Amino acid sequence: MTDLENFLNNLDEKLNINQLDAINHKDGPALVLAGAGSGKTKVLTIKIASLIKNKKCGTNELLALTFTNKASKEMIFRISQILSSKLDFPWMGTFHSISYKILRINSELLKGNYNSNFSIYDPTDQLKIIKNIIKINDLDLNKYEPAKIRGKIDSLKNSLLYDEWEFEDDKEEQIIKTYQSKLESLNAMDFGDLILKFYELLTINNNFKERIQKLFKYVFVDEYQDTNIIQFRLINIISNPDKNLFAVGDEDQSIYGWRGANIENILQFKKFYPDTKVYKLEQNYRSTPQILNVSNHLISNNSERLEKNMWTENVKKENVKLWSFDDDREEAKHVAKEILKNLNVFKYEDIAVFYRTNAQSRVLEEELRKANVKYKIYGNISFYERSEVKDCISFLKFIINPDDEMAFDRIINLPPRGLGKKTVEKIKNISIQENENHYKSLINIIEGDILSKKIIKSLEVLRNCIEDFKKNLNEFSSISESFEKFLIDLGYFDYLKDDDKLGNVSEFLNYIAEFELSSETNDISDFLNSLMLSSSTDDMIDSSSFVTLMTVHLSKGLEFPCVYVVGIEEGLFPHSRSMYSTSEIEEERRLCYVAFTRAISSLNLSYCKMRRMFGSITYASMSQFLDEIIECDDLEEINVMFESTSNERVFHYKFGNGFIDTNDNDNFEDVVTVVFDSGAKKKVFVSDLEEIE
DNA sequence: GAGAGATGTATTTTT
DNA sequence: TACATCTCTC
Repeated sequence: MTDLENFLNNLDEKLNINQLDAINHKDGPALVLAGAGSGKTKVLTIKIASLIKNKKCGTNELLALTFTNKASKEMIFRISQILSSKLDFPWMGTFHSISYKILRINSELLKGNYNSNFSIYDPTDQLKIIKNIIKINDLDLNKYEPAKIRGKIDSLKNSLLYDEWEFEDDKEEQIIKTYQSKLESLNAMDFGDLILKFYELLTINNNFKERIQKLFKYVFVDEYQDTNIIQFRLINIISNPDKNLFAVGDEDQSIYGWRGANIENILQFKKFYPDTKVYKLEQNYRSTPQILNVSNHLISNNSERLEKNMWTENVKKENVKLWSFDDDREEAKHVAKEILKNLNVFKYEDIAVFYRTNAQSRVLEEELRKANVKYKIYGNISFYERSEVKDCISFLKFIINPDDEMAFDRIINLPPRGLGKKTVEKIKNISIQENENHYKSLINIIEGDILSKKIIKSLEVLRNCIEDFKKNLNEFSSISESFEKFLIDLGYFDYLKDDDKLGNVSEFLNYIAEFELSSETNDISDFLNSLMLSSSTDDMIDSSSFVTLMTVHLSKGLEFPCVYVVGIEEGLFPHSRSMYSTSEIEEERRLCYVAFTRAISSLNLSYCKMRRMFGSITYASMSQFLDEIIECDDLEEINVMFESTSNERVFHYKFGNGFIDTNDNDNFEDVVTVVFDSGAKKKVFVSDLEEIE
């Protein structure tokens, strides 16, 4: 018996023949096509565990790239469980966090002004810098829209090396190149840079490349269908020359095309790696046959696919339900009511509500709160995007990276201490003249007695607080305590006043304290960047008791016994912005497929005829995706029965006689709900109604 | 220079 | 609607 067979025989977990095949894969490139709920994490973790167990490689010689931090944490946990020992996998993580780690260690190899304390700029920071450049160069903000330029920068970074970039015109080139050199001078990188700079290093520094190639004996990539071109090229270099690349993915779940993900990476895998062994996991262990059947039906309308047929041995339960409503308010009310009704079958944490756009969460939130349903919304504004938390982050960023002008701008007059726009410009100019970082110039100004007494006095406050912070940090080495004292001394708490904001700051301090407990480095830079690179689902706790609300995008990789997918309307899902090309429609369909396949035993779909969007009313019809599945035997259409709640008789020129429904207390202006004698319940304009005696 | 209030404008998905 | 930016007043 081989080591591997021996290892597998002693496992508690049962594996099917295809899963076994994939795990038995010897060296060389492998592509595992793992459909939704087919046990891909099981295959990945057992595969990795067997390599470690049989001493094929060490835990630090294995690169495993996941889509979220949560996924990598879970993998590490499960591998440790299989091998019954707590293991550390330093190179298991998201593309961004692994690239960050590599760049930080090798920062001296980077071109330009970079050092290991570089800052990471988020999309908001990007936009600010771009706007500023356009203004300074006196260009038309309408012709060169900052958001579009940012999109262009991101897509360039997702696909090409810096010197391969091409531009629309000279002005665009000027803006983008200025942006790039600005980031370099500020010792800062955006998300795209993190991966592109790692890749660039591999292409220009042979020594570095060989070191990396030697370090990683095996390369694993999860969610391969959502890798972009640069990630593909990066993986390709790293997994050479042995090509021990083990990629796991599902082309039907590729939903990040708009972010540069290139579905061809998985569709053409065999072309790129001719020796590839392909393994297919087609048995679904998650969902009922009804849910799977409806999902299969839907996705079969796509053409950008590999051949794959999902099936299940699970027992039949309830049919997939399709509800229709007059408007989003009713839909939300219904979801709240159903959740309460189902609490004898499902617990709060078993239930999830998915929607296409973040804006849809508002009505749901209101109705769930009214109905006393406990819920948690993921995504939307993430914690670190709140202004007071951004303030705190900027203080820390500026302290460790005094080149960071974004952070400097934010905190130089915070809390307000009499420094205006003009003064700040002066300080920056001095910094440029002296060719020093902003903090050094600030000290030079104080010591050299340049600028007015008033200004120097207020600069001194900031400097003293920063110096005290550094001193405290050295003495007590507690970031959270030193930082709290810093904020008190600076008068930041007094300035905030607002209880919610103060609460958020103290939560931020707790975050730091937690980080200090769990990390051995105790490094502020590491803390800040782990915060920037974390996703909203990373700290999801399975056992906490509330209903989960999130966009379909965020739901990838998760599963829930009971799922509601709301707002499946033409123009919303598929979204109106993606209705111009078949390939974009196909991505929307995959998105819908992802939503459906999260469900374990109960799947509830719904759409509305009318929806409130940005204050005005829009009308919509059932999504084409619903058209595609409506004939399915496992789908059940349900009509909500209405009862009128008033005696006010009215006549409508088109719909005839009916009663006004006063149950619906949140009618729009000029619009009222009427239950007509035909049984239909409709929202109509008051001006179209006549009172009947 | 600070803060309140008015005005205007853009609204997909996110590491 | 909601958020950023501009304008006005103190």
